[in-house]
Amino acid sequence: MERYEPLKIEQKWQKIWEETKPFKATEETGQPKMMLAEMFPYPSGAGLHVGHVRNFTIVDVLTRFYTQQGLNVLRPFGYDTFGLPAENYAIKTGTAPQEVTKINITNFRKQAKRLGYAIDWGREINTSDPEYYKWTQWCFLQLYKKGLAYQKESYQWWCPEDQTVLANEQVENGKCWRCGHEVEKKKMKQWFFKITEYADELLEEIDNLEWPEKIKTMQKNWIGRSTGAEIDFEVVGGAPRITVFTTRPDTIYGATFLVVAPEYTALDSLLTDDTREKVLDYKATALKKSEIERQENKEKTGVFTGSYAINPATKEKIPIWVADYVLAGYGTGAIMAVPAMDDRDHEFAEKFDLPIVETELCDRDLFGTPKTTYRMRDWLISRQRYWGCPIPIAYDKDGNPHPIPEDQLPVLIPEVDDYKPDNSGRSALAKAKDWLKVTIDGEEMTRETDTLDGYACSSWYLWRYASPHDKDAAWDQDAIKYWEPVDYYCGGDHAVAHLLYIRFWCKFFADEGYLPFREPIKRLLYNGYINAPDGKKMSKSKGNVIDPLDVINDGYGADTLRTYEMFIGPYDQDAAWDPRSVGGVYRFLNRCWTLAFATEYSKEDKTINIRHKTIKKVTEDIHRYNFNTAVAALMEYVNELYKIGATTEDVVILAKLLKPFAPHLTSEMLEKLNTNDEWPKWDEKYLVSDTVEVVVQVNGKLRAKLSINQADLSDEEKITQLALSDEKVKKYTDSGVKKTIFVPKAKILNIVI
RNA sequence: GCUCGGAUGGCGGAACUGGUAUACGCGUUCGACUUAAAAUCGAAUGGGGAAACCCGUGCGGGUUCGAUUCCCGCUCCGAGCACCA
Repeated sequence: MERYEPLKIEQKWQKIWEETKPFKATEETGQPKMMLAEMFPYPSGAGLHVGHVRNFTIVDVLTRFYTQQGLNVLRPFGYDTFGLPAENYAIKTGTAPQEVTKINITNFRKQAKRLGYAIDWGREINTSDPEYYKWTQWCFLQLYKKGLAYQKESYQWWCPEDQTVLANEQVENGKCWRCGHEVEKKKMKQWFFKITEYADELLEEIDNLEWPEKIKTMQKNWIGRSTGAEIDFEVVGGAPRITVFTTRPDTIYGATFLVVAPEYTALDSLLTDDTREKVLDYKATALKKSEIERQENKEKTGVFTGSYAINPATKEKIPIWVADYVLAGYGTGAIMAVPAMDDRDHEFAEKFDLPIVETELCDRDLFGTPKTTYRMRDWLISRQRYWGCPIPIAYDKDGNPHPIPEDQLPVLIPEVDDYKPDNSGRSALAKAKDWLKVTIDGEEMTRETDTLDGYACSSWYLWRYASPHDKDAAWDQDAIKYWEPVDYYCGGDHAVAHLLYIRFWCKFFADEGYLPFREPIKRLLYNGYINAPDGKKMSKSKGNVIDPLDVINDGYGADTLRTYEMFIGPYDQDAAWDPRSVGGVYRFLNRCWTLAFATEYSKEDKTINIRHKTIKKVTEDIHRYNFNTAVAALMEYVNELYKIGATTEDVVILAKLLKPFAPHLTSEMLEKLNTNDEWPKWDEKYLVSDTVEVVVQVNGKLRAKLSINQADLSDEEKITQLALSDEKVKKYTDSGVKKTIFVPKAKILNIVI
């Protein structure tokens, strides 16, 4: 008798799939289409980790499920390769990031193939490939042409360690998301994408998406729309008037002072000779103050500017203060303080002994003009780093920006000897002296040395999948129309950043006529993390990392690894790795193997009911993404087949239903049984049995069980009589029966005494 | 502080619109096979009790014939946001 040898079987089928390319997708069939993708990985030197496996396997289960149901399925794959790890490695070792990336991709591809994924490998994409980033630059130029990519001098988060600017969402607890160094504010001229232009649509269309509520709420909060009014305050002495934003214009009678942010543009005009030094000193301190300090110490600080404004409602003279509890980037950077209504203003007034006046509310529209503001800021895309997509811009001798003509794309990343950024505020691209020079329309110009935030590269890759080798366009109109929007997108990160940016680009390119839809992702599955057996996050330093390739090579094989990660718990919850449960799943697959290859098939079909029940359960569970209970149902089925005896049909059905999870083993089974993998259907008539069990409760507590003919289930009187004459029930009904309630659907009879 | 999740045996987790709580897996115990072990197969397994029974889904109330599920009020844990006027 042969034993189940996963590694042997898996090698065999992976070779067959490599040669016959069964997962190659084309637009030419008449069946409905289905496109699925995971958030493409950053191919790190460490290779695949168990989190990737969970993410990719969810997509693979759905891919194979829908393929077996006859849909025309596309499941592509790609690599998000720009970024700091490859660049930092280059700085340390002198190895070009291009080289490291190539090695890492090769390793990633090899590992993904060992998991048996149903990927159309002909559609691989890589964001740092010039063939790809040529079109990232093209996308940039389209946004630039419409004024949605623009430059602005402003205070930005700066990481002194990585020597680069960071976007708001790349600052975590006041620290750089990559190196963990404390960030600071620095005034610089930077590139932005005007995502705020689409704030309303991004907000309003969230409700129509089949996305997890958690993500939808996070995006809504991130956009943070609030409605209020802008109110002008005249400044005594003729300085420019101050416009404030407030959500409570009706409280204006209680506004006893104004506060402007330290970065407020017209701050200088408010200062007097007496206050100038003190205020500028305060401003300098506030700007230096790290985000950490601000968070740990929310004690109000501030100084009087020396100027007064006139409250348009009370006509009173009120002082103008500067304080860092007012944020420059929100509203107008200035507020009217109503200490009687607002806790923060109250705290400030108490501390600095400013008047607190109780106020009657007035009409909201009396003194201001209605205004809507957003917490979301424009997307900062400049990075002073080498390993990114060069921004296709050049400057003339007066410093004015000009787009690089589209026929000169791609702007290739130049080769340099030293990848290290410096504190000049320019990337290592500035070291490529020859590359810097460019001629546009006969004029000598200097190239932009900033590169694009990696999120720009991932903001359109789902569309590249439709025509990955297109030389004439970023994406082919017909292919896009056929395959997209993406039906299922799966990942466990980037709830606001990437998933908001890709929606923004989609709306922009729809407006430009390049896309026939306004939302790129129909359904989003947001999977949980897999933690170490000790429940903690896996990390190299803690030494608790589980390597998926080790699990395979230890003899369990890819099918066990895949099936285990689907069985580990609900896909959207975090889970802890349990090495012993892996063994349990292996035993289950071993039993499947035994049923197919080492058991005499039963001639008598005693399992038809459970067979149909299992088909229904597994089908519905996969539709609901309840992968863990789908596997549990298959385990139950196998346990029953061991007890009762399996027919050939049972083993066929088992193999078909298990194939999305364990494709190698089941391909072997189906080959032996000489049958296809077409998804089976259940017949409702086999789901009902001749006799059913009716539960008898007394006051809601289970007291007896009756076996009733299916036909009698509608006869309430008969069932009630049977129940009341039951010995066990009689013990409780001596004192009389008040009423009985029979629920046929639940097959339950409750006797109330 | 605000928003959103979550709490079920020794452990991970089931229970679809209120209807037999603990499916499935792990662990544990016993048995079969074996010279022995592993592997495999079978049985038992929420707590208390000799039993009849009683108690059990974080805590306290409520609605209901019936609540893990719905409502009100808490506690604890996790995630995200965080001086957004």
